[in-house]
Formats: sequence, structure tokens, C-alpha cells
Amino acid sequence: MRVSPGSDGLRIVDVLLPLALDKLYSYHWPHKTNPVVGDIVCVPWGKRMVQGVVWRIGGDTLPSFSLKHAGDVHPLSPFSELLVLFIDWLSRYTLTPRGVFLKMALPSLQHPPHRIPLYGLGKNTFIPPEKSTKKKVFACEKRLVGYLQKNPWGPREELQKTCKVSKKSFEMLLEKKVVQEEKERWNFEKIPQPIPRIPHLLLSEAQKKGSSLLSRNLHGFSVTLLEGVTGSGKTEVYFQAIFQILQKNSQAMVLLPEISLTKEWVQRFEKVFGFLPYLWHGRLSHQQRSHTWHSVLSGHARVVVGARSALFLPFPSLGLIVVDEEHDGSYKQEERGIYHARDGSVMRGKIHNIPVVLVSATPSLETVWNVQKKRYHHVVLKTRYHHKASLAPIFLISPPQASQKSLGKQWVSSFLYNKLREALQKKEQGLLYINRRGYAPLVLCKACGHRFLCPHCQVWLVWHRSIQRLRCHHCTYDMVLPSLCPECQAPNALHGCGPGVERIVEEVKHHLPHARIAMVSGDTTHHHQILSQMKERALDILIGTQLVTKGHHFPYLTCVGIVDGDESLHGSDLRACEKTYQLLSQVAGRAGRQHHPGFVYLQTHHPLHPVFQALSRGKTDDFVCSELQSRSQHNLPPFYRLVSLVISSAHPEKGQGYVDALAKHIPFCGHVEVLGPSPAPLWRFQGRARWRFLIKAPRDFFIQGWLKEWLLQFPPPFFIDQRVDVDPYTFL
DNA sequence: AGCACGCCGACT
DNA sequence: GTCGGCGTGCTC
Repeated sequence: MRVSPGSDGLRIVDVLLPLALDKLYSYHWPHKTNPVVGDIVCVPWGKRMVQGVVWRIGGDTLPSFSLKHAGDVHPLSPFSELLVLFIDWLSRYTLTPRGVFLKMALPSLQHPPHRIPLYGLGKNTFIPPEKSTKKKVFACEKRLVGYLQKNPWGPREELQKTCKVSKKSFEMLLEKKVVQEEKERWNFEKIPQPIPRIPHLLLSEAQKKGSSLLSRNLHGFSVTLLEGVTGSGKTEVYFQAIFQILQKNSQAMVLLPEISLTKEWVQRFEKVFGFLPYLWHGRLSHQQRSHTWHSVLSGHARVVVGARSALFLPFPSLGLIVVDEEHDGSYKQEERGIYHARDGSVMRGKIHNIPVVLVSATPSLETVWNVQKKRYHHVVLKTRYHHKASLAPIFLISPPQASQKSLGKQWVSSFLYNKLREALQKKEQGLLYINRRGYAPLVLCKACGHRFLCPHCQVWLVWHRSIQRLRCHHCTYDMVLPSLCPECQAPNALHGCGPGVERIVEEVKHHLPHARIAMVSGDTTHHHQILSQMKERALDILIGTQLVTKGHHFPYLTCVGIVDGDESLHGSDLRACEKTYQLLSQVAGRAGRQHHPGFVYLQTHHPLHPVFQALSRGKTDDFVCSELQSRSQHNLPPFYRLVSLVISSAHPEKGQGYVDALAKHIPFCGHVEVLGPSPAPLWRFQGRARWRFLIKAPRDFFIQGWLKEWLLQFPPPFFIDQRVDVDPYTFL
């Protein structure tokens, strides 16, 4: 497949570098073997050597300047041309330089060879060959192998020079020790097939039916939504699909939204397949990361389970992508390289011509809409795996009355306390959910009305009572709670408004003094221990934030209370209703997963709101219908495409000037509607002033082209940060 | 991302 | 008169 040299014998390659650049750089190809798209090469760049990837074979026209020579090539497999196509597509779609995504696909480059022990081996480690004895050569060999294991495709010519080994003996060493070993290690064909042990089953009738439906869509590209209530055993159903893909000698990739979920998932996987999947997420050590990455590239890794960044792994023979908890917001990466891993998965599947399975109990509206439009297949599991366990009914209850609140400062209603007591009497457990960290989300002075705001972000500071500090939840700002009001010096006038988890814990301790209570939130540690205590019934009541909602199975939990169902409905988020629905369904799904029926009590001021009506009646379809209708009326996603353009600057006046210039030159286009510029909802963030444009266009209009044309006229000066977010999920 | 070039403030 | 701060432009 290697391209033969041009008629003049000149070979030129265009290389993409893993830096925040979109540009390709051209080099002469001095090697005997011909270059291939995807070859990983070291190239001289400025004063340094950098690793990059051959992005295309150039050479049609010679540039006016003289080209440098490409350096060493990764001795083994180049990565697949399909990944090149995928990165090209994703960067066009997200308006992000290609190098940003290449960096995610080449994680071992976090320690580029010019930094790693190229010299760190010690300049005198290698003995000049003329003086060497056999023993010394052996030591030399050992060092070399050690180096190459750490850094398998480092710049070898330089290594050889630095080590003062003659070229011949260097090559001998390489050939003898390393290449052989590596070839064996990396040879895809020779790797023994793991033998999956699927206990057929253990599968319920519904699961069997689901997996046979799913298996029909496993040839070529397709997208299937696998939908099923919590506890219906969706995981085992897509395990069957993975099994089929493994039989075809292909690789499978499973995305999970959070690392905390992987442990349980891996255990389940091993139980079924009898071997461990490879892991991929941001918190791997450099070594683990490098190991998984190489195993993927060599084909050794048959199944990889990972967070969103696994999307960029260099699979040579990818056969299936599964996106579990498809609706989860954490699939959207919000920093340096903004992309949505679910949408990216669908496109990667399309490019590889392989099936994609989206899995969820509460699928996103985008996905549901695609099912309705017959673009995606749909497989539904309607019943829970343990047939005795039915979904817990949700009751809407009113929060404590205002008078009750001012007297006793109560946030959980007496009705809910009674239900909790009943559960505890039956030796069952309770869960209270409130998605707010800290003790109180706002502190104000009763004397003068002073509110504590973050000086960098201008948002309320949250009172963390256990440590007596005020903290900003958007940045790291943190201060001691003063005893006097800083504005009017009034003593004892500072007052915490509204509840957070800490406050609920305090209240529950007061009302149910004999209950064993624990709290889990973003500020607490050893969650794992607390959650297993809960599973083993060493606790009576668990109080927590979002952290407790995902993936955990508490067999004796029967009473779930949602302290403030309304909280996530507020705000400027167009998906607020959808998110509330998904979040609360997930919380509700914690109850009654085994033999004891569960009940969910939801405190709300708006019992007639469509979200709560749908939740309490179990009518997901009604909610989806009304929400889709309202999105369509307002020209919102999934019917329209949004782009958010946020400009920020540490110099408000200079920033304003830039924003005004942008606003004056919005190119006219009948399809595009531009809202703004207006101060962004978080108008001061980490000490920077922020403005936002919101751009709306029909989905079939290539908004990226239009945007590029506009923004290229205004390259941001250094004091301006420009952030383009195609399909935004957060509206800060 | 780095690295050097270049243009203004506090010093031997 | 220089040393050095970092703004800014380039890397095949």
C-alpha cells in the first residue's frame, strides 16, 4: 500500500503536529520505505525535534523554500487513516485546530522525546564501541532496551550520536534486541484470542429479545439506541454485541461518562468475559496510559473501556462503539478542544463503517429525535431484571411551608420525615438527594443586606460550615467567614440562606437522632467506603449530591426523598427541563431495586410542571413530546444548531472594543440568526470580563463555514480569549 | 508549545 | 549608557 516515489524520486510528506495548530508542515522523506498516511515521525520543527503524524503524502508542487528532512519513523504500525479522517472531520465541525485533537490521539507525546532522557541516560552511559568488552556491550544493550521501552519510537539517530555508539553496532543492537521483541509484542495476528465465557445467560427473556434485535444491526454502520429503565440489564445486552464483535476479531470501545463508574463495570465485564478490558481515562499514570495506548495500536487490547478521550485511541480494527449513559452531560468536553464524545462516536462509527450503540435509561432528546426520524434503530427493555422489582412510584409533595421554615428552619417536610421513619422501622434505608454542596448557597447580612460575592466571578459564595469558610464554586476563591459584616460591621447579623447538603444533614440529625447518617458530596472523601457501608446496611440514611445518583445499587433502599426538585429548572439552560427529568429519574431509580418495593417523594413548588407530571405518572413519552414541541417552536436543538461564542478579557475596555468590532461586521446570511453580544451569564469569570454571542442556524446549513469567514477577519489579540462552542451544553 | 526578536523601565 | 521585562511572530 506504500506509495511509490514520484518520477523524480522526490518524496514529500505533510505532517500534522500535536500542537494547537491546524497547519501541515512539509518534509522530505529520506527513508527507504515509502511513507504512509498515519506514520508517526519525528520531524525538526524550529530548533526542536517534535513527533507528528504523516497527514498526507504531498509532493505535487514544491514549495518555494527548501524542505527539511523528516526524522525517524515509528518502527511499527502507523495509525489508521480512518483516525486521520475522523480528526479532520471533528476539527472542521468544532472549528478547532487539528493538532489539538491529534494531541489527544498521541498521549505519549506528553513527554516528547526531546525532553525525556535522551540525554538523561547519562552522556557517558554508553561506552565507545572500540573500547567495549562483551560485558560492557551487554550493559549498553540493557540501557538501550530500557530506554526504548520507556520511549519506543524516540529519535534513534540522535540517540545513537549522543551515546557515541557507532552506527553499525547501534543498528545491530536495535535489530537484535528491540525490533525482534517489539515485533513479537506488537504483532497483531499472533496475539491469542481471549475466550469469552458468556453464561447464556443468565439472560432474562427481555434481554434475550433485546440482544437478538441488537445483533441484527451489527453489520456496517448503524446507530442503535438501547433504552431500558434502571436495573433492566442493558449492560448484559450490549455485552452480547461485544461478544459478537470479538468473534469477528475486531476491537470494541465502550465509553462511560465517569471514571468512578468503571470499577463496577470492569468487575461485571470480567465476570462475563473472563478477561479484563483495557482502561482509558484522564487519571491514568503515564505508564498505564502508554501501555493501554500501545496495546490499542497493536491490537492487543480487544476491549477498551474509557472516558470520552478514548474516542481518539488509534484502533487498527475497531468493530463497535458503545456509549453508555448516552444522555450524560460529561461527554461534552468543555476545555481545550470542545467536542461531544457521543456525537463524535457516531461520526467515528460512520467513518469506520461500524455499529454504534447508544445506551440510556433516559435518552437525550437529540437521540430520541433521531430515533423518531428513523435515523437510529431502537431497542427497548421494558422490565427490570428482577421481575419482582418494579420501578418505584414518584409522589409529588409540597415543601415545608414558609411559616414552618421561619420557625424551625425546616427544609424537609414532616410528611417525608414520617416516610423515612417508616422505612427505618422496617429496617430499610432512606436516601435524601439535594444537588448543592456546602451548608448554604448564599450568605447575607440581616442588618444591611450585604451579600458575599466572589471577587473574580461575581457569584454567590457558598458557606461551608464544617470548615467555617466561604467558597466560590466556579473558581478556587476561598475565605474565612468573618464574625462581623464587612459592610456595616454589625455583629451576629450574617445569615445563611437556602439549603445545601450539610444543612440537610444537620436537620435530619435533629429530627431523626437515632438514625445512622452519612453524607456524600464533592467535598467529602472516601465515598467508596460510605457507599459500600450503605450497601451493607451499616447506614440508615444517605444524604448526597449528584455523586450518589449514578450506577449504585442499594438493595435495601426503599425511601428516596428529593429535597428540592425545582433547583435545576432555573437558569438559562435550554436543556434545564430535560436535565431535570433525567437527573430525577436517575435518583428515583435508586429505590427498590431488589425485593422491597420503593417509593420516591419529590418536594416541589410546581407540581403541575410538565416535568413533574411526567415523572409522577411515569409518562416519559408525554414529556418528550411536549419538550420536542417546545424546542421546535423556539427553533432550538435538536431542530436548530446553536453556536456559542464567548469573548473574554482581563481588560474590560479593550475587550469591549474587540466585541464591538466583531458585532459591526457580522456577515449577513438569511439562514443565520445572531443574538448578542451581551454580557455572558457569568459576566465576570475568574477575573475576566465575558461577552457572549449566540448563533442559531438550521441544521443543514454549514454554520462552521460562515463562522470561519467571520472570525478570520478578527484574529484575537493576545489579551482576548475567544471560545467557539458548537452545540453548547452549558450556557455560562 | 517554545524560542528569539524587539521595544520600553530601573539600574551598575 | 545597558539589563531584562514580556508582547508577538514564526516554526516546513
